[in-house]
Parts: sequence; C-alpha cells; structure tokens
Amino acid sequence: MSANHPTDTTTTLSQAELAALRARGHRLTPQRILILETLKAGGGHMTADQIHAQVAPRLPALNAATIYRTLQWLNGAGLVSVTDVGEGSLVYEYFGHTPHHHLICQRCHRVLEIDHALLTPLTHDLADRYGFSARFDHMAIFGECRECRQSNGGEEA
Amino acid sequence: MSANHPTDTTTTLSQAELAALRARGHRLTPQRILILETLKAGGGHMTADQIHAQVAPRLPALNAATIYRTLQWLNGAGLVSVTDVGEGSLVYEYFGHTPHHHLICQRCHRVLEIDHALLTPLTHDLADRYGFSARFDHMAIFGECRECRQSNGGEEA
DNA sequence: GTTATTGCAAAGGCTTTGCACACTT
DNA sequence: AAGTGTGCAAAGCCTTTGCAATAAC
Repeated sequence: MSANHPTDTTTTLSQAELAALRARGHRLTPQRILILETLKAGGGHMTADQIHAQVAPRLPALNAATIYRTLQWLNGAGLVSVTDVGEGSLVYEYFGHTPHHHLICQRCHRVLEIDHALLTPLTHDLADRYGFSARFDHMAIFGECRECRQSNGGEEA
Repeated sequence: MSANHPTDTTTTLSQAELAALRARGHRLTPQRILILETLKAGGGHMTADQIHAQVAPRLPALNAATIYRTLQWLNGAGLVSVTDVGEGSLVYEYFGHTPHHHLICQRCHRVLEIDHALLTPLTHDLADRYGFSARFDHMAIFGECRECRQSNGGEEA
C-alpha cells in the first residue's frame, strides 16, 4: 500500500529509531522492524489483528503472539501508544508526530483527532490541584459527533 | 456489611428508583434489586466479579450472566456508569450523586476522584470546535499520582 | 396467562504464557 | 557461544449468547 522502495522491503525506519531500539539492549529482528514499519505506515490506529493482516503478505509466518509481545515492547520503548477505544481490541499507534487525541463517536464509531493543546489546561489543573501527572497519550474521549447529533435519530449503538 | 434493616434485606432503594426501573416496562426481580443495592452500597467502582462476591451471601445462586445483563440494563437506564480503568475488567458505579471522574495511577493503581467541573472547559471546547458532545461519565484519566511521582523510583507496572 | 428474566453451560473474542527451536548479538 | 526472540499451541480472562425453566406482570 505504500512501498516506495521496490528493492528493499524493510527500511522505512530511521537509523535513530533502530538505534533507540537496540539501545535498550534488545534485539532487532525482522518481525519487530516490520511491525513498527507497519504501524508507522498505517498512520493511525491499528489493532493487533489489523497489523497481522497488513504484515501477512510480507511475512506470513509472523505469529499473533509475537505481535502482542512486540507491541508491548514498542510501547515500553515509547514508540507506540496503546488506547482502548471501547471496541473490544486495543488500538496501537505510532508515536512521533504531533501529540493528538481521539474523540470517539459512540453512535457511528467515527474517530476524530484533536489537538493536544486542548488538553493542556486540564493537564495543568490536574497537576496543580491533585499533583497528578496525566498521560494523555493514552486517551480517548467518548461521546457523539456532530453528524450524529444533527441526524439525532437512529440508535445504532 | 451494611444491613440496617435486620428484618428486610432488600429495601435500600427509594420508591422513586424502583418506579423508574419499572417505568421502562421491565420487571423488577430480587436479583436486579440486589445488584443495584450492592452497587449503591459499594459507593464506588465495582467489577462484575466484585459484585458477584458481594452478593453471594445473600443470593448464592445469582449467576454471572445475570449480573452482566443487569449491569447493562442499569447502565441503559442511566443508573450506573461503566468505565474502563485499564485493568482487564470494566468497572461499574452507581450514579446519582455529584458527577465525578477518575484519575488512575498506572503505577500504584490508586484511583482518585476529581470533580466534574474540571472537565467543563474541555467539554465546551469540544462542542464549540468540533461539534462533539462528550460523555464524560465514561471517563478515566491515566497517569501517575503525587505519591508515586515523589517516590519516583520503583517501576511496579 | 404472557412474556420477560433467570440459570446453566457453552462459546466467543482478545490476549497471554510455556516451551523448544532459531536467530541476533 | 550466550541468550533473547519466535512460532506453535494451549490456556486465560472477561463477557456474551442460546435455551428451557421460572418468575413477574
């Protein structure tokens, strides 16, 4: 879906990223590289299963267990976020661009991205008043989107 | 654990509440009443399993499936909220007091309650800028609590 | 008497885990 | 060579579902 390098299927990652991963003392395997690339190329939310499907053509043997293990590892390394959008599976997302969050419409299941800046005041309030350091990279806000509010009828959910 | 009525084990609910439930055209069973009472008495987050355990002495036959079904029904009736606090099971909470939300420490798993007012500005922003109507009754904010930040050492999670 | 609700048991979906083999370092 | 990571398969957990019997209306 986005192979700019016909001759090389596994080099979308920067040297810096590869180094960062290796730096943790862990090993760089084709599976891990491919999973991270896929997540990066996906450009948004992906479930473990979607990653599996996406990766299958290139590495059919790649096991689901490996995907989960790799995802945890990438999350620990700070390269990937994990969010529960309330649809059964967790969704993973490559990190590394502008931080942003998600508005999830519980009626149509659409996902809107919002800027991190909107949460800044809240972040400060929580820190000031409760001493709590919020990790909003983890966050999803549920509700109803404009379209569904306007066509306020059908209860799909 | 909180039986003020030695002669009657099933009457902590107000007439208004009972009426509200019946009003939906559904039936009032001892199971449902007990589950709602338990949730109310719990005064906070409870998982389906905790409810099950709590209810067992009074109604040992009460099945887990019934609990889940009842919980969904109560949620639909607006009496109970459902939140995913990221610990595997959903948590349910009796609604009916001041709306509030939860800060969840990912290190020590402590849960702090915060006032709804803190989210008001955000709610408005989302409505104004995105036309999104947020349902914050559903919300949990992850991060690290004051205590864990201060004793910044141990990586428990 | 009707019809919703329960209990039981089984299935379901997602994720994790144990183990031997393979591969990275 | 040493030790982490992989694949496979199985288990795990939480939750949902089908069905006949039961209880509420």
